[in-house]
Amino acid sequence: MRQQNPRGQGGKLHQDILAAAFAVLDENGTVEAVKLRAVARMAGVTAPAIYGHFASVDELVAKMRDIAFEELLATTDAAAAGADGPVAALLARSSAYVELGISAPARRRLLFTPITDRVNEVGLATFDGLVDLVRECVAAGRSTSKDPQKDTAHLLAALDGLVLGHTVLTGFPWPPLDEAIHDVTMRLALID
Amino acid sequence: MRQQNPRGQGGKLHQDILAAAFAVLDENGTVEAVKLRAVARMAGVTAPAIYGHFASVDELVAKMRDIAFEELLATTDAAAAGADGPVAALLARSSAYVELGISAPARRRLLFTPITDRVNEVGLATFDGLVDLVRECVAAGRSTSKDPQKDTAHLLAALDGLVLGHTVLTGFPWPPLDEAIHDVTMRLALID
DNA sequence: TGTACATCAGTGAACGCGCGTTCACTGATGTAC
DNA sequence: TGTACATCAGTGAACGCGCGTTCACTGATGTAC
Repeated sequence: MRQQNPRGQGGKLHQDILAAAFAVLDENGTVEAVKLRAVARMAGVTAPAIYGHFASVDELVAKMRDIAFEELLATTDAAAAGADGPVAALLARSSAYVELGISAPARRRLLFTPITDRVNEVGLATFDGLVDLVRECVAAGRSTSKDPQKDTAHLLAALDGLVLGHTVLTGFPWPPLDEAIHDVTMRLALID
Repeated sequence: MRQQNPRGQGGKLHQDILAAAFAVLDENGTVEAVKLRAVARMAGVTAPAIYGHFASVDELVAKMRDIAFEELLATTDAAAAGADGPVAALLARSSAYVELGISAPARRRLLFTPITDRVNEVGLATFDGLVDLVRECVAAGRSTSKDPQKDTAHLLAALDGLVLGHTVLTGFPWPPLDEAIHDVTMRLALID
């Protein structure tokens, strides 16, 4: 089948397995489709070979989830980096969040797969970044929020709802996405 | 196993199968868990017996989905029935929608399971009811919405997001749900 | 009122399939002498 | 420089299981005469 990796390079297959698992996820759209044998097939490897790198499918999926969260944080950070002022940064972050979610629905669903009861720290970091931006908007006199933590939680939920709607109720007559992101962000963060 | 139904009463098992399917859904939490054999087991019946009533699991799930939508519409209608004025009615509807979603997460996920490409008519009816309420709020001078259709779509998405968050990110420090419903509804429907 | 028969609801055995997991193994690569 | 050996990465066969689906069947219920 596969050309076996040289000695120290077991890590090569480790990466290949993760890539194959994401490919399976993206192709099938559901976390449930990420089966050990399906991943092995995708990686061009025998099923038992997985065990050399992951103790179980759950461990593999948990790892995928961490990666997806880091990807999310990196993408939204990058989007907000060049923004001019906190309002623009908040809008850019919202926009990136929603668009990434819609463009990769399976990965987003992965983020919402409870693996353990602990809340993912990177996910919390994303949230904290948003809260800080809302606080900056308040400081700049652009938002009248009296409780940025609360209002940001509402915003985050609403953005998730937009992603969910556009992902799963594709037949619904949704208004243009950019208007939705703008309106929802401005209104829930109490800007202007 | 099961006492067989009298002649004209094949419909009895038909109902039992649906009830069993919902029981399986609620117990396991995912639509994927609704397997033909699991449903048969839950109904106290042999697997092939299902075929007398449903051509396939997909047909069974489609039927469950229709029922769940009707349940949703009935519940939100009932909640809004006694309300005093359009604003109160809108809030009651929002509240009922979110609370039903959170209390029965598996059924709500079922609503968002695309079976065919057609949009469920009962789902659309629920949406139209919300739009009408927002229009009434505008007529009553309580909402400044210039595009009730659009603003209601945002509201619906945001409410779904609240449900999703409370269902799936249970470890997250969500603000009190009643405040969330109130704030989101008032702000997205541009009331007051 | 009795009896033969058709219908109907559901059973039970069997099939092929993909799954997760185990186990002994193979064959290439590096290391010690 | 050559050779024996340990290690390592991955294979291939096998297992038991639950799945969807088929098929011939059983036994109770209603109907015709």
